[in-house]
Amino acid sequence: MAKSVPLPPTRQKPWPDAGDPRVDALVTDVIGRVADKWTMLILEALAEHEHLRFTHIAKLVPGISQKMLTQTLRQMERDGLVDRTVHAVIPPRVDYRLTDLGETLGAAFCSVWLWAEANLERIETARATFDSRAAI
Amino acid sequence: MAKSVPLPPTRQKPWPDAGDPRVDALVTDVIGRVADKWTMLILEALAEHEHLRFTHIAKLVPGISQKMLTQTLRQMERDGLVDRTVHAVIPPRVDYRLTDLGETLGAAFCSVWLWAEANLERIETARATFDSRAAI
DNA sequence: AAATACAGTCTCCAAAAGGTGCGTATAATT
DNA sequence: AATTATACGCACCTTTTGGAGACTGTATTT
Repeated sequence: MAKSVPLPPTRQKPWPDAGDPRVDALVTDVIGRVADKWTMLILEALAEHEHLRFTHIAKLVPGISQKMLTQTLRQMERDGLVDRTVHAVIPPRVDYRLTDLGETLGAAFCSVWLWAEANLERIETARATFDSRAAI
Repeated sequence: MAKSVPLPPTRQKPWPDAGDPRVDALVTDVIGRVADKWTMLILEALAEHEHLRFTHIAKLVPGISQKMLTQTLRQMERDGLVDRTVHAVIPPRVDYRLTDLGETLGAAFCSVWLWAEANLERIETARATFDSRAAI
């Protein structure tokens, strides 16, 4: 199929400089850990609710298993995204909240979230077109 | 460590409305596919270079295997993020470029990329602190 | 005549992700 | 006295992901 819109031949890159390869590698690594389904969903839950306990997050993130919740929270804590506060009571009570760093990441991901929300239909349409074409 | 900046007690959620659960599910699904390491890296390569051939992308995305490159490009094509143009020549020549949709996603992810770049050190520090504390 | 380049596909195998269920400690509840 | 609630850790198992390498087809190059 011919391309419908002839894009201008020269285009400016909207990306930050891909200068230092070491920095690139580190950024890639960080992205790899942070651009994760569960991380994003937990991030959203915490961004919405300020502070939450373990089981409450589990309810807000449908489909997550205890294991994944614990694992992801630990990782986020290690990366300095969430703050974990253990109250020495029985039954145990642990509060989670975003750190400043976590909040800024939430803000950054917000644009992606909005993008997904705004372009849902376009994606669905594109998929349908692609699939029907592939089926021929 | 105590938090340095005391955040205001009431906080507005910076997130889009989590209204419709069906929309939420779809958004989550889209996010899950799009927030992928290889997708992000290929997206970056294409955002920087306008149009690229298969082997060229492979060189720009270090560590990617042929299989993953093919697979991810197909997926991105299916989702309407990239445009694949086959030139009927021998040896074969295939050009990839971002669609408008792909470009907007690139722009959205740009903030995450910048965040990662800007906060690399804070993350490393947080990890070091966490690990040293865990080792005790 | 053999090698090379391109853009893959296909098969086999290893590694990682992720789910399920069980165990733990203890105070309050029934 | 047994049950419940909480926040996990641990072991086992399945599913998914992803890498390595061989194979394809043809025109150009050596």
